This record gives sequence, structure tokens and C-alpha cells, in this order.
Amino acid sequence: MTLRDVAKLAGVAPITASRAINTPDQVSAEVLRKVQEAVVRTGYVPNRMAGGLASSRSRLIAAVTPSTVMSVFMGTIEALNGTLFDAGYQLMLGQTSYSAEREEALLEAIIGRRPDGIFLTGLLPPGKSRTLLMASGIPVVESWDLTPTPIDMLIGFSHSDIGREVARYLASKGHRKMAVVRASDERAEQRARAFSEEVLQLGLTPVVEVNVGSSRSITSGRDALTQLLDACPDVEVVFCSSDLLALGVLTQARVLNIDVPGRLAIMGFGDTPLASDMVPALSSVRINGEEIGQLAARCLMDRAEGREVLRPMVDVGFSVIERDSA
Amino acid sequence: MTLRDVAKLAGVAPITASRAINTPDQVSAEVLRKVQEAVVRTGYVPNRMAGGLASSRSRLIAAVTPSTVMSVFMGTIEALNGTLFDAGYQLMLGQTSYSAEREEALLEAIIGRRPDGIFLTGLLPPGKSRTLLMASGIPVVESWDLTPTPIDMLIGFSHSDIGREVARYLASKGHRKMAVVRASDERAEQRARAFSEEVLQLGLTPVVEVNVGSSRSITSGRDALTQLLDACPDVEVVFCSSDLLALGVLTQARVLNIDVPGRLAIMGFGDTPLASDMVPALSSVRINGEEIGQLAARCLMDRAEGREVLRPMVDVGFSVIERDSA
DNA sequence: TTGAAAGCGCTAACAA
DNA sequence: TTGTTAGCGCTTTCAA
Repeated sequence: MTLRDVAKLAGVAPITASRAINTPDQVSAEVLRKVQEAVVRTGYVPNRMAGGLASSRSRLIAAVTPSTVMSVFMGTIEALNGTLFDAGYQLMLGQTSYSAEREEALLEAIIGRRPDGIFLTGLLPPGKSRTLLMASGIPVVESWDLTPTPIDMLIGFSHSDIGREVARYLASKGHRKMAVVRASDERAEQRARAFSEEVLQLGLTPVVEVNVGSSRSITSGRDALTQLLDACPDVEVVFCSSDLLALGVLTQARVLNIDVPGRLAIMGFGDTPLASDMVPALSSVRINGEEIGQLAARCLMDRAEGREVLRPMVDVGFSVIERDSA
Repeated sequence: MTLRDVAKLAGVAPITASRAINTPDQVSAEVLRKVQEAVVRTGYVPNRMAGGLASSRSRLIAAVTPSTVMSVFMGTIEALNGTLFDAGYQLMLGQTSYSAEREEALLEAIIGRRPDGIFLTGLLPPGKSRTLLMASGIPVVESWDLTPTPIDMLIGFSHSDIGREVARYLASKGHRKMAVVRASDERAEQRARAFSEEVLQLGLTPVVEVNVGSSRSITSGRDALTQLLDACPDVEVVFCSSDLLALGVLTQARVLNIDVPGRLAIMGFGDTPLASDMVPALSSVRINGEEIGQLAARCLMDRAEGREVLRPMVDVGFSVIERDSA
């Protein structure tokens, strides 16, 4: 079933059928009716590959994320996808699985599809992929971080600010011996560094840090607390790089009969649905991931449709959420 | 940058350049070298829309899921995506957000892209979408359930079998007053129904059921337990329709100082990473979601590439995982 | 408001 | 092994 078949059935030229389908107000009521009828009768579904090739507009947006299972980014991706779909776009999803090599192959595959825009979770460091992307001329949104030198557009927040603010918050609660439990990703490291620096600035005990590597499970959190207590038995508060890790620390604290927040306070990151439902409820840092997704969708569509992008760099900020655990 | 530019630079015909890129062993070493050099020098990335249009093979697979955040399906989608990507395919992701209306629009949009295959989480009930899909001739895999009348291929397991087996398992542990806490989705209902029937068969107290509606959070689980204890204070075990709900029930039990599994046993579903890390560790029903994704990828690619599909209907089964909570 | 012609960038089919 | 020709299904441009 092609446009020609529909046109023939409706007794018009293919281009007229195309207009009836895509820009119905450019066509007489009579023609519109006949074409619509023909579409229904034939079950015609336009071939968007052909349309995209002819118009150089694919109505496809690609999104790149490190992982999808239990990932903090999924709220963003879901919002992005929802906003795009309502406007007639579709989402292609790529996973890097935290591998730079894979990311490069992925970006080349994505560029090959000629999407109207690309959404990246995180920043793209200088390298072959970045060069390729910039050369392609495809609108890009980087996200979940800030930098003075984005590829194109940017919607994020400052991880250093978070580290500092959490340090001040915990200090204000009277904690003096602070620790960090974190995964080995760059943004977590950035938060941890700023956190440690601020703690020193405040004249408190230097921060003890446990790096759980690339596994970001509850178990890692449990193991990390054990390790931490070995190194520093009188630690008073742990700032975790994700709610999942915090949940692990919390779980292990319960197993060891350590009172939370009485003897040990715990702070998460991400404010996932898990956090508020824990007992004790987990204090965390809230990021409005949905907002990032929605804004990114708007930016990319504005670019794709030739409109000026009003705010190509947005800091969506964050908020420290005080609950029972810290 | 098009293939023509590359060909010109390499001093060959476009089709020869195409061969050098796509089927390098059909081309002399000399030509291969020249074309590769031209590709590097121009930064050429083939336009897959054009290639897809010409060859009627898009190398695109579409996947449809109800939701992505904290969803049990994401392991499947991740495995699907990984397997496909390694074979040169890409994934388009669509979300129905549990809306039939949206699902229909989504499927039409998907068909418009002429993907080489479509993966559905769940079964597609008879209706306009199903008709459209069957008419399109695109290979389809339905999943996470069984039916004698799939659209095309099917990779799943029996929810009724699960309900029955869990009932027998819990009965074997000496429980007599059983309850179900479930979300209002069809598969959860199927498990609950079979569970209740089997409990009656075994001559035990009829099952009390709490339906938490469409919200599938930890909070729903907590509320559900409160509700359940109101209705039936001496309940001995709760079979939940997801690990997340089970975690909620577990949390609330702790708040109410109810011993688990001593006074109340809890059984989850999905065996997500959460389950094994809880304290007490959550007994659950394990589904090999990754296997479903991998098998589906194989089936769809086999079909797309004209190979015979050896096993178009697969029951991947399940296993009851005994841990501390039940 | 409608249509004819040309072409988007690539590959299938055939020929040399 | 390489090239020529034709066309995938649609939209752009221009003309009526």
C-alpha cells in the first residue's frame, strides 16, 4: 500500500493525496473526503522513511543513556518520550552500558538515522564521537550536568553545588564525622569532592570515602557500610551517591542494630520513589528529572522546526529534601 | 556528505563504494583501501533512511512497553536492545502508559517507520491495532504471557501456573490464611485468580484480595497491608503482584511491629534486584526477563533476515525463589 | 486548489 | 570485480 494506491482510489494525483493527509486545509472538502475514505479502505499507513528522505525531516529523536534498569534517568527519558510522542515524534533509545567504545558505535549508528535531535544523559567528553556529532549539525541536548562548553544545548544542574550544600546541611544538623559512599561515576565523584572540600572549609573532620566501583546495587551499599565502620567506627553520617546505595546502607544499619538517624544519619541522592517510602524515610537530593526531559523535548523540537530556542542552557537546580534519615 | 561524494573522491562508482562499505569482500583490496580512506577523510556516515527505503530493510526494531520507570520489563528491554545492537539493529521505544488509546496511536506510528520487527510486552487483544499489525506483515513477538492465538511469535510463561504453584508452595509451608495484594493489571489478576482457586482446591480458607489499582508504588503496598489487617487480622501470608508492593507490605509490617516471616509471610513477584537485598530477604517468583529479550531479538532478526524461526513459541517458565520472607 | 516533474540517498537487478 | 539503470515512496518546486 503506497500513496499512489490511495491516490488512484481517490481519483487524484499522489501529491494531492499527500496534501489531504498532511495538510488537510490545503485541499477541498470534496478531495479530503475521498482521500480519507481511500485511506480507511486500504488501511494505508504512510512510509515515514520515504517521507523523511524526501523532506530531510525524520521526526525521530535519539536518546542515549548509560543504562535503563533502575536508573535515575528513566523519569527523564519517560518525560522526553511522552512530550515528543504527543507532538508526532518518536524516540530511539540507545544504551552505552557505561562503555565509551559502545557509546562511539552507538552515536555513529544514531547519526546514520538522521534524527532531528539527540538527547544525551550527561556530557560528551572531547573525542571522536563529539567531533562527529558536531560535524553532523544535528541539534543536541546534553543534560544532568553543567559545563561552559556544551556541544550545543544544555539542561542540567551543578553537582559541585549539591556536594557543598549537602555538607552545609549536614553540618547544620550538628554532624561532624562525615563519610561518602559512592559509585565510580564522574558526577558522583564531583559531588563527593565538593562535599569533602566544604567539610574541610567548615573545619570538620576530613571525609572518609568508600568507592563501590561500578556496581550500583543495594548489596554494594550494605558492604560499603561494613567497610566504612571498619575504617571509621564513629562515623556519624553517610552521604550516598544514589538512593539505592543509601537504601543498602540503611538496610545494613538495621541488620547491625545501628539506630538511624540517632547514631548514624543517611543521605541519598536522586529522590527516587523509594526514598520517601522507606522507614525511616530517606533524606535525599531531589532532581526534577521530568522537567529535564520536557525541556529537552521542547528545545529539540524548536530547533528541528526552525524556531529559535529561547533558553539553550538551563540550570534546573535541585533541592535537599529533609526526611527522617538525616 | 553522500555516497556519491565518497565514490567520487575514491574514483569509483557509487555502487562500488556501497559495496566497499557494506560487503567489503565483494571488492578488490585496492578499491577497499581507497573507499575507506575517502570515508575517513569526509567523515561520511551512511544515511540509513535512504538505505532502508531502497532495500526495504530498516534494521530498526520497535518495542512497546507500558512504562519504563521501575518497571519489571526493563531487564527484558535492555537485553533485547543489547542483542539487537550487537547485530547492527537499533531499538525504537514506545510507551503506552497503560492507555489503550495511546497504544493504538503508538502502533500506527511504529508501522509508519517500517521496522523489521516489533516486540510487545504482553499480548495484544483483538482490536484495530491487532488488525493493523497483522495486515502490515511485520514480524511480531508478544511476550510475558502465553496464549494459543498469538499474532505471530510468542515468548512467555503461564501466569496461572505461577498462581497455582505459589499457592501450593505456601500451603506446603503450613500457611492456611492467605491473601493477595495486587495491582489492577490483567496478568496480576490471572495469577491471583489461579492462586485463589488452588487455595480452595487445597481446602484452605478463601483468599482475601486487596486491589491497589493502577498505582504500583511502595506506599500502595503499605496502605494495602493496613487495609488487609482491617479486613482479616489473622492473615498469615500475602502474595503480592510485584516485588515493589511486597517491599511496601514488608515495610509496613516492620512499622506495625509484625514479625516477618514469623507472624506474616510475604511473597513477591519478579525477583527484582530489590528482593534479594531486603532484610528479611524477599521470597519471590523469578522470571528470566533477560532471556525473553534475547530470544525475542533472535526470533525477530531471524525473521527479518529470511531465516526460519526454530521456536516461534517459547515458554521460558519461572521459578519460586525461597528466601527468608516466606 | 490541483498537478507534473524532479529528486532525496541509497540498493537491487542486470550487464559488462 | 565493477558499472549502468531504475526505482524504493515520498515531498519539494514550480506551473497551471
